Amino acid sequence: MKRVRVRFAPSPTGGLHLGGIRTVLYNYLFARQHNGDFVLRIEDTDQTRYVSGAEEYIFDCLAWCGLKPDESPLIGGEYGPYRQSERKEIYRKYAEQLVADGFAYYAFDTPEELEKMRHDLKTEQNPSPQYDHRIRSKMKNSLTLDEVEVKKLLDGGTRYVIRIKVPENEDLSFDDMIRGEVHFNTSIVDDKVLLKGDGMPTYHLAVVVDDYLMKISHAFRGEEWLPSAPVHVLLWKYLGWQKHMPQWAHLPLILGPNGKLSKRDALKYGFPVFAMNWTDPKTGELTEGFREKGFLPEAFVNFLALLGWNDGTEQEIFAVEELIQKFSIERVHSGGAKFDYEKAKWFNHEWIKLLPVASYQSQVKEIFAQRGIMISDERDFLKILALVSERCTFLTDFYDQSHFFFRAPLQYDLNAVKPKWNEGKKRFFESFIEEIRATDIWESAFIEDGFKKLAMMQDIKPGELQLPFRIMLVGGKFGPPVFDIATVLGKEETIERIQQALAAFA
RNA sequence: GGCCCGUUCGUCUAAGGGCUAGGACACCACCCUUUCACGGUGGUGAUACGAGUUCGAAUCUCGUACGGGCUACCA
Repeated sequence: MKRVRVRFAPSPTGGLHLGGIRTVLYNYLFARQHNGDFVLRIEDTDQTRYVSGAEEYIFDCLAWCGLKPDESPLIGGEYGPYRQSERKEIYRKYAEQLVADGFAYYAFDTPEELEKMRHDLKTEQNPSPQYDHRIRSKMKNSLTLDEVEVKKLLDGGTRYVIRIKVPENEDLSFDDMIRGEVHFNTSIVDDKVLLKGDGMPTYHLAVVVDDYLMKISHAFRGEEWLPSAPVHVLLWKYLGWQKHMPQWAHLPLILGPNGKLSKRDALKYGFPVFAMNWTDPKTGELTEGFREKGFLPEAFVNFLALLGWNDGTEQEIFAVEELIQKFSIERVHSGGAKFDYEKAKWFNHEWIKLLPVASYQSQVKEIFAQRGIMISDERDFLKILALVSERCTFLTDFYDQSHFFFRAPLQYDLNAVKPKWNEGKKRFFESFIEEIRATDIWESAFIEDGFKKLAMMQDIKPGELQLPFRIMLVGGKFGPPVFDIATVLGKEETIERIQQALAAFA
């Protein structure tokens, strides 16, 4: 039985961005494929906890994408609690164990002292000096201080952190499922803080302890974690759990137009980077999400999965079930992928055409409601949606493409009619009204046939009458085939609109 | 600066030593359609550079360049 762990942290400003969701998605696909469990842990550190609603927001996003964890992280379960803040004592225990075993040490340096060290040692060649094996002997910690003094400081309640004691020159390597063997030398790794002054663990300690205790077998995370992987390997070793170390895969980054995709890019270039709308509770700033923009979750998941992965064929449209079947972590690219909004739109368009309109009608109904159109007749509504679906890229486009079915045009694109408008055409439409009044049949092909015959009889090319007819019915040069529109509108409404337009064209 | 990761059309990518380097998005043209789309046909467009290995390199090796990431008591 494999257990796949997914880890994510709401950033202090919240939001769940593309890279994060793709990581969750790959975890999910892998877990499902291997009949494993899909677990979330929550990193509600001091940095992130203040954001009220962030947890719920994340679950909502994942639910929208169809990525539900097997064990509710909020309730707990066999391996719970899942919230980092509720596991504080567990981490402390292991941190102390590391100190006792000589793999970590207490450090009493104040932030000011650290800053001074970094400032004093800063040179052009080394702009960011690290707390490492060269420096630790010059700092205030349990390696430099004698036992009595250390005890005094600890008993006296002096704020301290626990740092890992990274060996001076050791070659480390691990096998990455995407990149193969990755090598490091410990001489460039600094003595990372494991337990902070407030008693909370850093990511490094938490992730190792949790993965072990939660029996995680596979861990996928973003490439930005690659440089700290040696610290984690070391911890697995020092805690004596090396045999249980999960298999890692470091996913390539999703890039924006310049560098790692950011919320800034969303603002600057006008595309979403979050799954759903996110309002920063501190600033009140709203960042639009893919859902609200009018994306279907099917399309969202599809293009996200394909950003850095493909199955080796030319297939691009995949349903989740198909992704589960065909996904393979080994085929994930090692290079970062630039997010292409145009392509994302294409996926959405494809999915809108592909899915039966009934599967998203309620969302579209809501969009109409937001704009003041209440849908009463569901049957007609479905028909209308089907009529326009192929020209919609976003769910919101359904409004633009079909609002005229529910509201007669208030104004007309006169520029498109006027120049070629004349008495003959006016007479045509007058007689057309008479003709359709007299008939009982109301069906697209029949209307078209009658329309064209009448035009021929009056010696006008039918083509020249179609555009005016369209503008009469919808107000402009848009919408599905004009006789289909008339069919859906119904006889009475069609006559009324022609009459109204005739008056406006005069 | 150091370390790590990467580099095939503008973008996402296929091709794992052997065809004219294939597909998709975007763009352009034509066809269909007197709206807009959909659909169809075609087109522009790439192996970063330099060495090496080899009968043969996008593919393997090395160097250079470029891009990205990390370098916090953030994740």
